[in-house]
Amino acid sequence: MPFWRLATTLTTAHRIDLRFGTAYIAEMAAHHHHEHEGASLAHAAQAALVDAGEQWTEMRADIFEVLATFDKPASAYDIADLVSQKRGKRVAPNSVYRILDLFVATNLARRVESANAYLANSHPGCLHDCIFLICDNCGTATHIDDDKLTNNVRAAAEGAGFAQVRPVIEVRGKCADCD
Amino acid sequence: MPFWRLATTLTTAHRIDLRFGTAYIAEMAAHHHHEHEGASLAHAAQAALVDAGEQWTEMRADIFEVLATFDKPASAYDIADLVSQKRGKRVAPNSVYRILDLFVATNLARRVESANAYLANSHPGCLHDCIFLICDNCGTATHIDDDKLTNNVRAAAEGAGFAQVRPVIEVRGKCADCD
DNA sequence: TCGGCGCACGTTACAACATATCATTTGGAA
DNA sequence: TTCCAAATGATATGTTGTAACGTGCGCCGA
Repeated sequence: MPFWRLATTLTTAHRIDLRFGTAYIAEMAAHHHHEHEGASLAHAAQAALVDAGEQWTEMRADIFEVLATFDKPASAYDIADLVSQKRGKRVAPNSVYRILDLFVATNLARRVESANAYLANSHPGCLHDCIFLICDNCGTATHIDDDKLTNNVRAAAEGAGFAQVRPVIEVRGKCADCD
Repeated sequence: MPFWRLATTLTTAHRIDLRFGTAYIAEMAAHHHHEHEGASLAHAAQAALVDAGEQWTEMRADIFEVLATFDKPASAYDIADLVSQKRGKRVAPNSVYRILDLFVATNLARRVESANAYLANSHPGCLHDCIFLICDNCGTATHIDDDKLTNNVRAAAEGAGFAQVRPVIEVRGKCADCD
């Protein structure tokens, strides 16, 4: 896989405009979050996906549900295994990747680049550049939304002539529990 | 490979303390850089590696030289291929990984997480949290040093109870040339 | 009603990235 | 010289990610 993989390439129906401008992001800085969990989260995810003009299928529901049970970034293969169990029938990683790509494009999930793995977005429908904190010891991931900070990163990149900017901000370290 | 891979595991001789505290990093904010290139860069790299108590071998020199020719993040396999050519003898990826890990630990190179690839550090010996900008179209990487920004990221992570923090700050987008 | 189309998903194969384990070489210190 | 540690080699295997093509199903217009 080439280094430019992140350029999202989906079929026509999946081609969703991810180019949130700084101004747009800034607008969202003040809103408050519903940090969903469990059934509430699944419901919010369904709503967001349907809003985006996509279908909420059994397979997608199962994959989202499994993904949402993790508090660590989950690899596509982890998910494939669990979904296979859940369904009593092998689900190939390939299928999982397809759906994860869709989830990332529609903001239902995030890819954690430093872990080659995925996390459910606990507030789908809200657009943020998240900052992820991943513990090197226990793997647990938490996230921070700090729009001031992330907008500074965007601004720095735009100042260097970059456009259609998507920040990847992750912090590796030891969490409070493992410290 | 598990998600906590980033926890550097090297043999005794390679075990180098990477836990730069915020205060230490802050101290460096004012210094000015020599942005090395070519032979000058290789020389600076050699000096930095020897400073760290490591040997500057033929193999390491070759790998560094090849890595430094790239203006895009280079995968270990890319490097293995070119070094193999250069030496007229196959060099296995695993040897390259070993040396890249050493380079990363000693600050001669950086891993670009969102590309699963590596870049030579153009100012070895200077400790920074770099911000990388990687073009989704042409793959070219540039870097920004903005200690104010990166220290804010560190501070945010430390505020969340994280210790031994290592920020991963990368920005994907379209560079000025490809825009 | 039937044919064609689009979308979701399945199946298989393979490419790319990374590590584990043990063997061999080399150079310096006892 | 003998021994040891560090560096590298060789081989195998594990993990992550794509490509290419096939199947099933619902919808819609002729």
